[in-house]
Amino acid sequence: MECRRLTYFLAVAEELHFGRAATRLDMAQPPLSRQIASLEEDLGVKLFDRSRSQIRLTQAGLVLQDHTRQILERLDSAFRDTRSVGSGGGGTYQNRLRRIRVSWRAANANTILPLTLSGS
Amino acid sequence: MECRRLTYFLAVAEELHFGRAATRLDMAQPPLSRQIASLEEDLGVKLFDRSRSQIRLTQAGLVLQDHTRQILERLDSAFRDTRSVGSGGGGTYQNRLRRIRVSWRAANANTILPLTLSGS
DNA sequence: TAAAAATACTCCATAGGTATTTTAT
DNA sequence: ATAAAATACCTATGGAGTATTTTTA
Repeated sequence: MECRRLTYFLAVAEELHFGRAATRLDMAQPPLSRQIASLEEDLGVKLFDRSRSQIRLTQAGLVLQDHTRQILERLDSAFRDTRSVGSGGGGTYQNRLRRIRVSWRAANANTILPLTLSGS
Repeated sequence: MECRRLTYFLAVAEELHFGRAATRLDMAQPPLSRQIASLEEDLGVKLFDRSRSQIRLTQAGLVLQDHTRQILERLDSAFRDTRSVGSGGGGTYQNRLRRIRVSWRAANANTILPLTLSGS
């Protein structure tokens, strides 16, 4: 799996419009459509309902959107943390780890549970 | 960022040997070395200490390894969950969401905090 | 009929393989 | 001297662009 595809998927899921999503991603619409189709094929699942004029996320699409947001956030903090340790941002090793834990908590504050929509 | 690189990185971090990691990944050693070098370049940080006969993770490498494990696990459950919803695994929508939450909790049971090594 | 997504095709970037060199013990 | 990683070089897979067709409202 390539993370680029997740970025593409998230853009389409938010715009609900391939053309606008492509513009936002600074790419053309056809390759974006193909990547989403390829992702759907890999998963064996439709992520968007294209039968109407307005595109909609399927249930599977909603689940993936939820996971994807958190994965991409996590990826982002992974890089920030790795860079900040690597460039020896000052202080002791213990303090650097402490700062990293703090930033990790901040990045994941809203990551307690996905799919809070159900009331079971 | 490409997730493939994270898989590569994790294999090397676990084997601490480019040759064995490449075998495990079913690829040749040179492209693996290049991908790791390219990852280090992107991050602006050395992930491995190659100055000794036995390769070692740098501090930055340890941080990235920690994040990477969890990101890849998360990616895995994202796909499982998306597939299981998509293929309409039986039961009501609410019950399917409930099962997904349960599997999510299981996959993330050890994901409370990274870097628990420090005692601050 | 108009707006948007899908397809056809072409091209290029980059990932991967093989052969070889460098390095370190 | 040997084992392992790095480099050089080549090939090929697949990602992206343009032009066009299909679809649906």
